[in-house]
Amino acid sequence: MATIKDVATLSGVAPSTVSYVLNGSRKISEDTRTRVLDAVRELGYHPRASARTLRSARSDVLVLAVPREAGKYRAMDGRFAVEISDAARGHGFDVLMMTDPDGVRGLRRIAAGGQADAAILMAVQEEDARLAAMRELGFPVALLGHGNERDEWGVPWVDLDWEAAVSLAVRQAVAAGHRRVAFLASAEHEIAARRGYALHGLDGARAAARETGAEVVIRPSAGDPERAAARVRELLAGSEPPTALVIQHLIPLTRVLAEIAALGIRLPADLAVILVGTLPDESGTPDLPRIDLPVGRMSAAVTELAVRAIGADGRGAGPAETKATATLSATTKSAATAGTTAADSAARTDGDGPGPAPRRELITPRMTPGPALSPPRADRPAT
Amino acid sequence: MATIKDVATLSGVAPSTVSYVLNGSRKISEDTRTRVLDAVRELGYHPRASARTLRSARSDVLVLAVPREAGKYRAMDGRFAVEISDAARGHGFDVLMMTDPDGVRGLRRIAAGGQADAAILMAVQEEDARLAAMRELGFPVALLGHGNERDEWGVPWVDLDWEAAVSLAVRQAVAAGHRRVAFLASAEHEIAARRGYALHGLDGARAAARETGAEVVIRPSAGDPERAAARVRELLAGSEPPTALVIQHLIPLTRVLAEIAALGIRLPADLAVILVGTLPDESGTPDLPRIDLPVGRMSAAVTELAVRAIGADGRGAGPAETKATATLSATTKSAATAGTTAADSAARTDGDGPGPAPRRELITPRMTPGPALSPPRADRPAT
DNA sequence: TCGATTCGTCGAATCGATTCGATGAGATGG
DNA sequence: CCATCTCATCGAATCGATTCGACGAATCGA
Repeated sequence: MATIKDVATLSGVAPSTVSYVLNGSRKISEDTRTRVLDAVRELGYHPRASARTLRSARSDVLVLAVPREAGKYRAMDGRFAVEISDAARGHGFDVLMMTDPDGVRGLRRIAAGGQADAAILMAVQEEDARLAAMRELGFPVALLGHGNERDEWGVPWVDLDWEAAVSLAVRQAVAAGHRRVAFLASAEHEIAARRGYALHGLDGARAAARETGAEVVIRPSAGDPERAAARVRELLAGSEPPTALVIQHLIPLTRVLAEIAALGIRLPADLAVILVGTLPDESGTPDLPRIDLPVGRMSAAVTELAVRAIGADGRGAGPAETKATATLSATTKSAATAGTTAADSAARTDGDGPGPAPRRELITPRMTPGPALSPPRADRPAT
Repeated sequence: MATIKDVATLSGVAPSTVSYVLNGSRKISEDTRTRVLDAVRELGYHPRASARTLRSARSDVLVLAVPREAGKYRAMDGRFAVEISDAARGHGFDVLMMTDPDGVRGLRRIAAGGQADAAILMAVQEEDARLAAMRELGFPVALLGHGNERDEWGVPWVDLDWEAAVSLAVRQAVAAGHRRVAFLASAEHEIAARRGYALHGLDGARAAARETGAEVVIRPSAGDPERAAARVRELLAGSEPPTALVIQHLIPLTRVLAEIAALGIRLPADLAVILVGTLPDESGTPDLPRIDLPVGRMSAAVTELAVRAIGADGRGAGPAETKATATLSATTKSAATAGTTAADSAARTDGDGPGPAPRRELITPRMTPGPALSPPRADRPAT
């Protein structure tokens, strides 16, 4: 209820002086500074966000567009939302959720109404109406995940390097002594839809096969758990079955593991299983060697890109250091900066203008700390 | 970029008239109304949220406090967040996420800064600092989940009736012909912490045993999946093992089902398994008879309580019909109203003032549509 | 035909911060 | 000792909507 005027009165200065003290935008004597701060504390003063925003045209809010197909909910989305909110706080931003099934209308309302300074778009489609709308408004954007090869108009994005992830999994298996490796890829419908992670996963498996010379059997998974289980049965059949199995399609994992057990195959003695990717919930999943989706690192990275995309004027790009340093926790910062690698800037510069090139970050996958990959059984040697 | 002034100029009226047209707060002739709306469309005008909020002291934003224990993430939290955001849109509100590990500081900042009109607090603890802070500021609040028996100062809350849920599961088993039922309750540490759902679940099992006369063996689960599996082994051991198993502690479900399979028990022929409660992700979980946590209904209910808690002056309670009717989708409304039952108003009215009593909603559990509960094997008759 | 309503619209004050140019007191220098 | 410069602070304009009292014109009843 207290306003800046009250603080000014109580500390015997002008309102503008209070503002300068609170924002550090002008030099203020140590004496008045303490007087003002005391008054602030005494009155329990909090600046009214709307007034600040109205005048300064900065809301210190990011809007997060959560994908929302009619009634469906993907557990990873919630995880990312929370993690991005955390990261945003590290930069002094709050996060507003946008879950309209449509997305475009709501996003446009928030953006045009100045309720946020930038948008983070999750799960961008190839022709994304949300992205188009934001560009039309000249609204700063960063994407989590990227469309196919397309460069999305030079918009900054972050994604896991799925090709490297699957390739790493296969190479690890080979390094552990396995010579016949099976790969349960993404589901057919995902591949048909040309989802980036699905295609890149396949590429990774092929590349690893080429590099290592190992025998890699690739098979797409299926949306239906039963059919996914059937695929695994096929993969593991034959006179010389593979001794390692890399799984990218984790949704029906429970069913798949049950199928493996039903086949009389025991883990890890008979078969080394390696998981690649999204495990929405940490609990309840079996403890297998795996390459997790680095949710924290990706969230930190995309948040930083979004913040950076907010120019001084709310458009172009520029370092957001001034405000970041004030509130940035060392943890977040180092995670965001050190954790992301291979920031290839400008593969194709369709960019408009000479400003700093938009960034794209392909995050390098790593083995998640956990059980080691077991070698193939001695009595059934490789080759 | 266009302001209300631009719209006024273009349509040849005063800015106030434009405001009246847009808000419907005064009668306006059909003629000017159309002229104004045309101008709005032509200019692509969107009111600036900060200006509106500054003047009207309403932000049309709810802040959602997501519980955030150091580094942990519970999948259900994200689900609720998304679902609450959906429900809020139905009332014309956006949702701001608050994920600070502390929570209190951030919540206080948002509330005092007028960045939101009400708060929804998830997973409230017995002595919740966040709740205390909000009350101190006189900030409207609604809770998702409630503390133990305490009435939380008459603050409105929503929760599933866990006692009824477990009781229903047991009674369903008995109705299907089972005479010996096992109940794998919440984990020991949850019971020790006196979590509401844990205690109420136990009560439900006991009550059902009393009412039906069936033999119900109750055992707490354990945090560690291995130890949880051991509990199940104990539960199903003995010369006359139970023929039905009700599980409330779902986190280690995968492990538990594997244990059952390892015991040579087959579902559902040898054992009827019924799940009670939280299944964060719809995919990948086995298709068993169950009573789901009604996330959608709970989210709708708590959102409505929060909205209702926003008085005309931002304090007391009062119907939010005026604005709700404008944007409310029929679906949401009916779900929120019809879906919630047993709104017992005022068990203990510690309330300050004579206004409408705060609401508490205990949601009645229902069997989730799915596979039917199978009867016990004929060759091993009950009793 | 005149006073009282009703109706539609206008003008101006207001919400609470930010920000820029101005100003007065001290310090500096010749 | 006066002109100049720096430093800390002040005053006022400003951001863009909402909202209330006022006011002219049309409508009504007698």
